[in-house]
Amino acid sequence: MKGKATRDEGFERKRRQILSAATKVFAQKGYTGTRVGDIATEAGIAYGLIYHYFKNKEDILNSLFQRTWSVTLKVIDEIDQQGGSLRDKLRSIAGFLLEAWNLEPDLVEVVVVEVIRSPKFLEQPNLEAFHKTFELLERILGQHSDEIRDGVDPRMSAVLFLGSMEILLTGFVSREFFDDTFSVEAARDAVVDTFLRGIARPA
Amino acid sequence: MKGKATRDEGFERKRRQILSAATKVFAQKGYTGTRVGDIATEAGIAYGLIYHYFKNKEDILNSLFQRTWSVTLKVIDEIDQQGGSLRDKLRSIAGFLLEAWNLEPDLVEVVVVEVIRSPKFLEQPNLEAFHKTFELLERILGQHSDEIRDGVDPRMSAVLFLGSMEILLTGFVSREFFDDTFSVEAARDAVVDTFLRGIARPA
DNA sequence: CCGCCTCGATTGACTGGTCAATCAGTCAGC
DNA sequence: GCTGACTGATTGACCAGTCAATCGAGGCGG
Repeated sequence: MKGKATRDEGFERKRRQILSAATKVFAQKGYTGTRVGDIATEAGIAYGLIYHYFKNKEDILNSLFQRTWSVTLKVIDEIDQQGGSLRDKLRSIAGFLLEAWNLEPDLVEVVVVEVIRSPKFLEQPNLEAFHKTFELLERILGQHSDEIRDGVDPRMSAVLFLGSMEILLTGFVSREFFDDTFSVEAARDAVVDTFLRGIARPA
Repeated sequence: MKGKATRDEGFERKRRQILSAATKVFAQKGYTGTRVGDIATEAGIAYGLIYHYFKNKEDILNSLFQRTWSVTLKVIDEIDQQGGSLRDKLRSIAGFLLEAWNLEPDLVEVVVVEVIRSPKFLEQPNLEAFHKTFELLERILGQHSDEIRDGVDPRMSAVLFLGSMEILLTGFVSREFFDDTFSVEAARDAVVDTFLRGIARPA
């Protein structure tokens, strides 16, 4: 019992170690540009051991994404549960996504650049994660229909909001869209304000 | 003189032929998934001849993108020159980008999925094309500052508008974001309306 | 307490398959 | 006979994934 649990813990710990090393190397060289050996070196383990913990190279990237995105979905759901106005919720969601860039730049870079903004993402099943996010957002918008103009399509709005977040994160990651004076907070306020006025029911 | 022109014309014609074949194959199998031989077969020419007309495989994709994007920039500039309200201009720009999907789905798919939404795009020099677009849009927004709320940052707005267009095109290309009832026209009106209300100066 | 056994963890050299790119040569028009 | 279009077999680099061998902790019987 105890031994089993400990063994599993060790297994999980090593997986995290590899994932962490992979995040760093992927961010540095890109997914295609990193060899499996690079990950092993960064993690301080032997080449072959990677295949003891992951099915293959792609499995590493997928695990990275799935773990990250499930947290994202959970946070968005919690923000929704917490209540408040639509503005509060959108501010929190945008704040969370953009703040992640401050806290874990490598992870955000890999998730955004190597997974979401990557041709193969448009194929199953990672796209499923995006769908879930659309639906979650759509649901939130639906709950606040009294704050939203008639005739605004919730699905379209969800897509536009997420698209805005994606392009902002892309801008931060590439460090090429905005000059240095642009803060995460300024970006968050700008998206939320622009988007919300865009769909808000006139007073 | 004449001979030279004819030779160049022939050269250019064959380049187009290869580009056209490449567009079709890239759209079908993705850039990574297509072998140079696939392009040659589709174009009905020998493998090696590809290298007579293009430096390498990547050069084909770049040429495809550069040609397409230079047209896009030109059209946006012309729309601006034509005058009208900010709404008119944004409607025309969004209409052009989305209409392209109706006219040339393969080309749009390749440009969006294989170039713009692709990790290597975030490196020079294709990103330069994006910058030019931001600046063009920023300039247009600047000219219509009387129609826009104070405190709205034109650069941020340009990025958000282009980001919205990108996610919409991605949605159409992947055929997964929206159900079939969503038309290009509906999408165009929704983006422009939402975005414009978002940044508009209150009446 | 000791030797031995088991089994998962660990190692890294090696292999197999994939293609992009080359190149030596042919062909056709001028 | 010169020039540039054209051919496609060959090559060379790259790298993911395999595998046979070793290690070491924990358990068990004597």
